[in-house]
Amino acid sequence: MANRLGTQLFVSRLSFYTNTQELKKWFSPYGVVKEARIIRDSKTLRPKGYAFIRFESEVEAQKAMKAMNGRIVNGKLIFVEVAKTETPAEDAKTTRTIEDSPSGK
DNA sequence: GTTGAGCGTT
Repeated sequence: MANRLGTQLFVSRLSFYTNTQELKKWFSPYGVVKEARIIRDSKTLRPKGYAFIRFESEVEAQKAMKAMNGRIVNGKLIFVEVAKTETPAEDAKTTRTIEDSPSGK
């Protein structure tokens, strides 16, 4: 293993008017969004203001992170960062990207 | 046009 970057992005300070569809719309051009999840409260069902974006590859996740980090969405500044507590690699085939990149042979 | 640091819901 080389870089444990993670294919999931953590988006914070999101506007309460933003939905998962909009998130995918904002992150789709930078990579294939496998899943977009907005965190809500278990009781009030109100949006906590942050969400997780999962990409199919790490390179796309970082590209989208640098592209959407500190960007204005729905009139609100958002912060994009790699998720700390990401789900373990379920598919080692989809986690191959930078470390599995052909550097020579 | 809900409250604004954070790492998790259907």
